[in-house]
Amino acid sequence: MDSTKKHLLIVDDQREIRESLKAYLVRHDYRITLADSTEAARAALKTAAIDLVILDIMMPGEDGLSLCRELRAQGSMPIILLTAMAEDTDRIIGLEMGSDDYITKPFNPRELLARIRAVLRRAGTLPARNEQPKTSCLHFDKWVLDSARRELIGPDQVSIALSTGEFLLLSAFLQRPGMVLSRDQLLDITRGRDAIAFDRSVDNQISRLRKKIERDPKNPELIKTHWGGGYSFTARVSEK
Amino acid sequence: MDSTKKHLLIVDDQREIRESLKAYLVRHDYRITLADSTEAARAALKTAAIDLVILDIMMPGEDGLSLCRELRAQGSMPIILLTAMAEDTDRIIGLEMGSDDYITKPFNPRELLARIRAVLRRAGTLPARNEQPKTSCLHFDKWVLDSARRELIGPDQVSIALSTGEFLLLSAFLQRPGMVLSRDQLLDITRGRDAIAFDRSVDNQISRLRKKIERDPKNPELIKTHWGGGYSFTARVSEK
DNA sequence: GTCGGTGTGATACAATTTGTTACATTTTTA
DNA sequence: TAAAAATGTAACAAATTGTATCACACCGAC
Repeated sequence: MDSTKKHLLIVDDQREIRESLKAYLVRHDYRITLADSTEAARAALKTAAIDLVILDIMMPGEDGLSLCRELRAQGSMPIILLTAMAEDTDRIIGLEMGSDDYITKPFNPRELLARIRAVLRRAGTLPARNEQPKTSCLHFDKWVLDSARRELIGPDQVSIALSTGEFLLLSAFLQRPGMVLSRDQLLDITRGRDAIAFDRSVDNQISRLRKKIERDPKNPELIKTHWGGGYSFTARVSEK
Repeated sequence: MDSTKKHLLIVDDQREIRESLKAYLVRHDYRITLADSTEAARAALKTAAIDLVILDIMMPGEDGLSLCRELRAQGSMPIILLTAMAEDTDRIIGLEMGSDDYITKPFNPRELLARIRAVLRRAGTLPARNEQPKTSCLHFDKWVLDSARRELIGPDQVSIALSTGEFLLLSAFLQRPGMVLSRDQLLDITRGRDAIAFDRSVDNQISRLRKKIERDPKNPELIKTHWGGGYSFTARVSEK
């Protein structure tokens, strides 16, 4: 799937809210994960790379605020957008500045969407946020693949534009250096589980990618063909 | 570290508030010093060059307001932003308040940030974008943009009226000639970090601006579109 | 109220990316 | 060596995605 999609975690104890929010935001092209409690949220945060948390402060059991504080305390990265009933707003009185914004319920979806965008944009342009995925930059040969910027920088410091598919394909290789990947596997990776396409489409993608990164596309050195098996990436890869 | 970072002093008796405020503002690239009382604040003001004081008016012991008055009386420079519970707000009003602005608790982090920026900017301490024009006239092609008068003069010496938004947009381009600016960046620049708007609005602004400055708006020569990336200004720009 | 400026949705359009076919080429196998 | 199987890639078609701009609604200033 498209890895540029922002991944939101919605934490709310009311099923209806979760579901309708999800439905709405999915239509607007976000990846959504749901959690009905702070514990579920914690679990989700561990297993997935969440970009933004939409967190209800009023929940039975453990309260949203404490999770918010906790995340901040441990210097976690995701952006936090609190939601609260207007009446409960005073509870933020200790002013929970751990969040990046808050919005009072009931809110209209459009405003929420706008807030999400604003807050993500702000974070995106902010150089200061000390996160940066450890795996943001992958080096091979004299190339650098900057996953964050979706950009490939060549030996001569020239940046090469990659299409989404090419980017995903190359990433797949770099994350599994030396491993032989079948066409089916590559299809899964680049086009998602239930992609409908024939093998030759992978061949083509490979061909296109080779044209961009191989010194001599006719005699590929980086992406090797395994006859009857698939392809593998041969250069040494290092994270940085 | 970065000496251009603004240095804020947070004065509040509640530890939680101090800490969460600090956490939040640090993330937004400010240097922070904390004080839990007016005495501590006075000490901090002596030893560090504080740009702005965020001062709680309601504190046990000596009150924030008196410190505020005192600072003003001695003609001290730091800008002061008062914080107060909504109920205590009357105390400020009517009072000859030496502060530059105030905000009532509980406040939205976004709003506080906006106030801080506004107040710093107003005080002229903000170095404004990439060095604001010492020279207020920017030339490109046969055009002149007079920043001081917010006026655009065309090749035929006719002056073209620009709306505020159009002016900011054009300025943004002229200050970064050749640079590709994404819609998000342009939103930041022309509408501020916290703008709530969608990409289409940038498109429209561009479209409107093109109609005013391009010879043939259908085949723009000055403002170039970078597919999937944003826009850039291509003409050579000179200050004069 | 009117007015200018701006944000939004719809629609039309343009560019890019990807899937497919077709055919050349390479590799394997008999 | 010839036939069969698998791969490479050009070229086109289809799908996807990004952009331009219109019309209209809204908002704040007057």
